[in-house]
Amino acid sequence: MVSLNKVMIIGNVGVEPEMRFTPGGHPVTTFSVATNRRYDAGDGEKKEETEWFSVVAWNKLAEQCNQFVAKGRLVYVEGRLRTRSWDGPDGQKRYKTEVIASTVSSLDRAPASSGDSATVEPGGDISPDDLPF
Amino acid sequence: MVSLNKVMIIGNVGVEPEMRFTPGGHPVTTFSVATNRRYDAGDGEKKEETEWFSVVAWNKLAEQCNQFVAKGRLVYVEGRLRTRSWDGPDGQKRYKTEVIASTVSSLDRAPASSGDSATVEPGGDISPDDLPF
Amino acid sequence: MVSLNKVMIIGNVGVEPEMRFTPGGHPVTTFSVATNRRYDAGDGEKKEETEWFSVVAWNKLAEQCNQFVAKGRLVYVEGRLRTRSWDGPDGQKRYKTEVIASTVSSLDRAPASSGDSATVEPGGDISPDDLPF
Amino acid sequence: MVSLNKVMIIGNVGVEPEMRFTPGGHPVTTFSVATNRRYDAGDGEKKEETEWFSVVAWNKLAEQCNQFVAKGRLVYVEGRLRTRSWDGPDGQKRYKTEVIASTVSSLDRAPASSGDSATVEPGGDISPDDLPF
DNA sequence: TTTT
DNA sequence: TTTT
Repeated sequence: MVSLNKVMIIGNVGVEPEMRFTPGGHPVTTFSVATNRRYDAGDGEKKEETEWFSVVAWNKLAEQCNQFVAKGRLVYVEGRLRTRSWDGPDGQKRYKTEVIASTVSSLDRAPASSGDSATVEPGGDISPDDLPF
Repeated sequence: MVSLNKVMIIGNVGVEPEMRFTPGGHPVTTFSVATNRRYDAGDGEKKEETEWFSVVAWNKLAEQCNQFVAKGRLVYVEGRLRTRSWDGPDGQKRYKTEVIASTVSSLDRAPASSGDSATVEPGGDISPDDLPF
Repeated sequence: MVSLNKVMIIGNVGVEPEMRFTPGGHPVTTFSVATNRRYDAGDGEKKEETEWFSVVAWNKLAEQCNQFVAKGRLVYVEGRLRTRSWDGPDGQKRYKTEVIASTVSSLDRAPASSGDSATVEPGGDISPDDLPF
Repeated sequence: MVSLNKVMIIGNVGVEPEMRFTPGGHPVTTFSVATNRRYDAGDGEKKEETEWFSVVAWNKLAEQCNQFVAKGRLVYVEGRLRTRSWDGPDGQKRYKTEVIASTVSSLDRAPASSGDSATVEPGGDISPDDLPF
């Protein structure tokens, strides 16, 4: 028995990516990506809705994203969804859903650098014994 | 300029789907789907991790899902991600990320009913002026 | 029982799209899209391989593609695969595999026109009683 | 600049998979998968159309597919499309489009063996200097 | 809360 | 917080 957990987004990077390191020394790069959806609000009125994604890249992919991903760029991101939960100060559960990237590519025609696409190496999207933040 | 917001999951339905109606009378069906990921925790040890998705279907798709989706079934769900936010009792923002379904299909060989797959009609994944819960 | 037949490509349009009409009067737009793959040929040598796709859009989508798709543009195409076969002059079967588009979007930042993305209407990807060429 | 070439199918395996070896000793497993599409032929009449895919798995993935893929099983296949061409006996070009698999999973609840899903290792979907048939 |  |  098997399952599939796949997310694919194309959107604009909202912030400069940030690379940090876990206590165990694994690089983690995070950045946000905005997708926009236009829809017809019943009465023929056009509306636009922005959806923000938190993207997380680990290990080698983290280092590569830190090179070519930049605020304002159009990117393709493929990965899986992961929802983390923790207890808030009030004892209530909080949730954050993120995209754990396996592929990140620039879709801009003039890349900032030569490398404009990167794919995770096997196991590269996990940091098993070692949490980022 | 354009963007893509696509999620594809294959997993097991965790609860009986629940169909409700918005104040404006639109049907909304929600159910959860579990995907499982096996990975190698560095030391050759196999681990398994379950990821739960909240799936939301609107309008005609909601009615169809309410027929053939059932607890324990294996389903394919395609849709887009949407994160809702609201203010918690402590004034802090809370977030919930859901899959707004556009296609839901049963992957079990013996469907409970004749219809075992449904796709959204255009605009069928939104309820513009009318929030569910 | 259910199945999935999905293709997603991002690539450059190789020719100006061509819109024709079936005998029954349905518009059909066809164009080709190139994707490029870089890979490591064993010995550390980098190779590049181009894959060409034949994209077919029907009906309203055909008309929209005919507007904003243009040679050289970067596009996202989502659809299903269909392989047609016919008998060659020597009596041997010939095959052609095409992408029947359901969504086509421009990924260039400066669109030629205002509309730069289009999605099929339901049933819009078929012309049941009426073959194109 | 970057591109995407992705196919995702869910369907039934039409034949027992066949594993062969290239002259260079690389294992290659091929099998066919049928997807079914139901559509409304204008006049309310329901039609069904079967689409057959040729799936090719290389190297380690080939060996794994040879274990758990079997005729009649429901499988999920993810990969890229590749069209090969050659000259027919009449000097005319012939084409064959195949899915080069990167992931193959069984969707049947009772797998024939313990392993019921496999993903390509990096570079595992190519055999650069060495053609299969 | 599913499934193996 | 992006982009149009």
